[in-house]
Amino acid sequence: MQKLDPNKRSEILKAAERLFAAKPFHEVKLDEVAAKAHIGKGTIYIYFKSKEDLYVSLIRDGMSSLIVRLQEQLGRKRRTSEEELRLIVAGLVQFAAARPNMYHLLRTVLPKPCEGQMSLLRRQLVALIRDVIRRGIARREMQDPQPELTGQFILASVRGGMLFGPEKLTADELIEHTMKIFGSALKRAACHKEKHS
Amino acid sequence: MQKLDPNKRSEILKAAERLFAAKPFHEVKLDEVAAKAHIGKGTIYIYFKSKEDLYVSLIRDGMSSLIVRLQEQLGRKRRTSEEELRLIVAGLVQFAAARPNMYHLLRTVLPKPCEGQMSLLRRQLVALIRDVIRRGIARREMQDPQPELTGQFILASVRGGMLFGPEKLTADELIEHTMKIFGSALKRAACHKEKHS
Amino acid sequence: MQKLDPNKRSEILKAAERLFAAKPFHEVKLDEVAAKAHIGKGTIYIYFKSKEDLYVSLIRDGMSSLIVRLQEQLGRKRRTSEEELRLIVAGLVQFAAARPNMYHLLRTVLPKPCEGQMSLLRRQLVALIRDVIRRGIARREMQDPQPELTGQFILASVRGGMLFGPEKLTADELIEHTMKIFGSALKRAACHKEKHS
Amino acid sequence: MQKLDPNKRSEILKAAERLFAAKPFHEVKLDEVAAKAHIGKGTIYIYFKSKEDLYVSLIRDGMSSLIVRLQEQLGRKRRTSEEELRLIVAGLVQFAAARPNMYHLLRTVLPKPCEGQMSLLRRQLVALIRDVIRRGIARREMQDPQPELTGQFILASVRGGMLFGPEKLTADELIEHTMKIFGSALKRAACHKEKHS
DNA sequence: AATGAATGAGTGTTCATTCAT
DNA sequence: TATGAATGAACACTCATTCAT
Repeated sequence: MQKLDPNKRSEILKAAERLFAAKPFHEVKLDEVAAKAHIGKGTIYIYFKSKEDLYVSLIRDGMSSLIVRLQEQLGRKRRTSEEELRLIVAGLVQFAAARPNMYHLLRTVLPKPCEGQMSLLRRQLVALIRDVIRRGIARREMQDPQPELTGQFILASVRGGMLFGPEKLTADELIEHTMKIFGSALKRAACHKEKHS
Repeated sequence: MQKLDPNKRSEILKAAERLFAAKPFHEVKLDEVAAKAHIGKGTIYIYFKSKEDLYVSLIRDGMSSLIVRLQEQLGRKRRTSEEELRLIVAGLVQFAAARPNMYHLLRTVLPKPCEGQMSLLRRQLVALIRDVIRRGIARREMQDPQPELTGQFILASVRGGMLFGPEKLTADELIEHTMKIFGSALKRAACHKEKHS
Repeated sequence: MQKLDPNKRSEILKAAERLFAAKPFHEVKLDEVAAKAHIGKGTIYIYFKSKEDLYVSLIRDGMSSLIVRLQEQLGRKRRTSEEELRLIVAGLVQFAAARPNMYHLLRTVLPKPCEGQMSLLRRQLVALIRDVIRRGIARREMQDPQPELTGQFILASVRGGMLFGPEKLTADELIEHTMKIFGSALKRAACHKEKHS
Repeated sequence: MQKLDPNKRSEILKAAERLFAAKPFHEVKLDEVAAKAHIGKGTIYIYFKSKEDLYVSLIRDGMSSLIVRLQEQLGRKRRTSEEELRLIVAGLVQFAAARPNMYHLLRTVLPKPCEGQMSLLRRQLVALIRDVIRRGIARREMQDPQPELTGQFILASVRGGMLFGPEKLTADELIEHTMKIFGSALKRAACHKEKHS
């Protein structure tokens, strides 16, 4: 799938991203994509198997790079669990802010055969959060009977905030509020500890 | 748009709901809808202006009835803020569980002209939650600097849990976890108060 | 075909006439006709076999009544051939002027099965003119090697004048010019006769 | 709209001409046109905006070329006014005889937006005749108080003759009869002149 | 007789995909 | 490799006609 001029490939992806983010799948015409990418319509089929493949590649590429980046950052140095969580939340928000269409892309329903790939990526992202929480529990910094589900909540909340939050919500505010909610919910209740200590 | 046999209208909506929930907009054929509803294809156009109108009506009707139901329940009797919040969360989950396709419908991107209507409904739902939190703050049962955003978080989290949560997640578990996370995050920190007292 | 309330029948015809005159056959909807006639759509099918039948009846009725009227007028009293011709031309023009859509109707192509009926009526009309000319020739008031074709010319010319003539052309002007052209062309050349006498 | 292989465009027009001449607009299916032209149905939409556009192009092209040809022939050399008139009539008849469907096409009612274009062409054709008559009057070869209307008459008569004339009418007979009628009607009455000389 | 809701065959048009150049 | 003209399967939507009331 990765033939020839990778430059041209990303031209196409860039053009497609804007269009797919702006309208539903069936309203995006490959003619437009080709025009916006300044290439011939046939050329798309050299780099992508089909319209669907183009669409899925778009999302797959974006999420993959996000996951890789987060994994790198997490591995870099030691942090408290809350710091790690903040790192992930900030990564999600900044990623979405930098590629304002990414989340819009995810609104769309995917053709069934692709759901597998996408949910795999989503699961990887959730797993990243879940593992941070699990480590937090192991370190007795956090408590959470359902870390996986909490991962879904965090992902969904950031998405909800980005897509539907107040107009003038800044990235930092979104990060802060997410941390305030989930940070406090996950925090091992201090008073109890204090009581026992 | 509410002509004639409202029974037939429901038949169509019911058939459409199953189909739109199962596949993306452009993969649903009106022939199928007509067949599933046991009516002629042309009949759809008596009750709905277009395929798009059918689709939007589906979502609009569902969300409206949810909002109305929640408003009624909230008004019925006095409750603590947490009980009110639980009422809403339970309402969301039960609604989604009863109409398993509703949330799937909302995944799809809508044609732009409809976004307005939909985001209005979403805002109403969020406002319901926000007002519960505000009242909680006024009653000194809760604290939250961004009740509106928290509303978005709750909505998004329930949705995320329904759509992507663990296979065997029960409705009650989802309600409990949502309340655990958001309930504890919003609770006016007891230990601090105790400290001061 | 002539059932029941003949009043209702002509309501339908009247409504249909305006519509068929205003747009091509396939752009006229029976819904419109029914609405304009203030009757139910199904009622049309009580008075007419089909849309096509309605359309053809419209034209047939109009032309038949024109032919009958002209025949009556011609038979009423003795006239010179030119007076007879003028009678017909005036009849054509006045008929068209009184039912301004009639000629527009005739612009439209008819479904083949109807062509027979229509061309029969046209031929009757042409025959009327042809016979006037023939009688004129017999009376040595006219000369014309092709009276039938001349009949077609006259019919066509009046139609052309009505449909495409100058905006402010009056009925009388059209009659006069038609008579000027065809009257002089058909007139037995006076000078020659005089020469020989 | 004049893209690509103009050969293919002609193929389509040729196929369409036969079909539109044989039946009313709404009975001609684009599937037939494509089949007759030996091209894919979609190809029609590369060369024409719509069924309507195809139809109008057909007529527009034909009439334009007729007008151009007549203008050229008239300019070629000096002629008496009657010769010029005969040239036009012969041109009309031969044109129609060579493209036996052209006049049939014109029977149909056009969608309103196109009427403008068509009546423009008709007016050009009429203007051609009118100017010949006017020149004839200036040269004292002809007399006619309404040259424009006479132009309409001639056009209409030729059309009437072609469409509805006797079965076995030849092109030459039609030309001759048209000239006999209109030639004699327009001729500056010789006897009067002779009287005065 | 009159109605108008229901029907579904029929068709213009689109657009992802192909392939000759 | 790159192209864009050609394709034709696919589909939303229409509307003449029917028929239960």
